[in-house]
Amino acid sequence: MRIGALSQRTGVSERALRYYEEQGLLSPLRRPSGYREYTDEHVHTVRSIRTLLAAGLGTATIADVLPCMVEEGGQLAAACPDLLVDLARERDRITAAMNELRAAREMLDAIIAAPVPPEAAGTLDCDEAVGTAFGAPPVPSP
Amino acid sequence: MRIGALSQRTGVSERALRYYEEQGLLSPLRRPSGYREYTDEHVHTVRSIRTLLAAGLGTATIADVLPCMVEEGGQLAAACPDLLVDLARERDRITAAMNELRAAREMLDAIIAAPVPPEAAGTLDCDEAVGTAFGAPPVPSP
DNA sequence: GTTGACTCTGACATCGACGTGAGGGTTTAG
DNA sequence: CTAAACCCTCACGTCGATGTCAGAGTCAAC
Repeated sequence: MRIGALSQRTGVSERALRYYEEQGLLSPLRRPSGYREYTDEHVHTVRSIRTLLAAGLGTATIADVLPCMVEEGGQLAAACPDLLVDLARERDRITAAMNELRAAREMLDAIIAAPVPPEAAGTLDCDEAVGTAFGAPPVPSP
Repeated sequence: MRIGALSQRTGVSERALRYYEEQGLLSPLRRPSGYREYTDEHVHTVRSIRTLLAAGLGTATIADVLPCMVEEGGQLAAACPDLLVDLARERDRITAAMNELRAAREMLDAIIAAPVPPEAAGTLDCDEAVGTAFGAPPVPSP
């Protein structure tokens, strides 16, 4: 199939698919005309790429791990010990990111739940004209 | 105090402090020379900004909510109902981001824990020469 | 063969919170 | 008074995964 069909089947833009190839993540055959020719296998590869991108891995890392991936019933599996180290590191990174988000959310929750001190209740600029409290509007009139 | 002192007291770079002002988050007085003059209050404001930034809010959102914030014993509180709506929306956004990360981490965990199919054990390019499995090197010789 | 849909390769634009450096005034300690 | 330290305003650079546009070639149906 050509790039448009792959784009439709994966929901990934053609631009992104070309970008993946540029980054060494995807290597379609080429017709004599230069058109990219993809196989059904590439559909799975693209899904793997999206999965890893969603996991927060960069294309460079994905380029490292992708050759070591093998599909098993829709499930990616790591075929190399070195890869496991990388994946574990990424996993830790994700965990750390989650902890940061959790802390941030708790902060927000605390703000939301905090009682408003009575002496400040009427002194604040709570109108819909937000942002004018500083004197200079962030968006000047066009 | 001047910007260097505020930077030291908050641990925020001078560049960032000027950026916050540019975004309407901070409005120090100006000396005749043009030097910014900050008060102790600004120290708290900067802390609030960092808190909200750490929570994943953008400067535009912070510019909206900051005029409605009040400090109470080191704890930020929302003084406007409208603000609560915004904060709740941000909270939901953070929760969604956490869920994405959780899903991504579970995928990584599954990959890590997945058994390596025997028939694929020796067929993959697990050497340090990564990226050559596709036939075309991502960086062509110049 | 012709039209219209599809594809190609560049290459510049985007977003966000700053980093960094140039070129030039200001403050302050000695 | 002078030198060092501090501060000012531009303004461009960063990172990463795309969006978008231009100009040109290709494929499929009629």
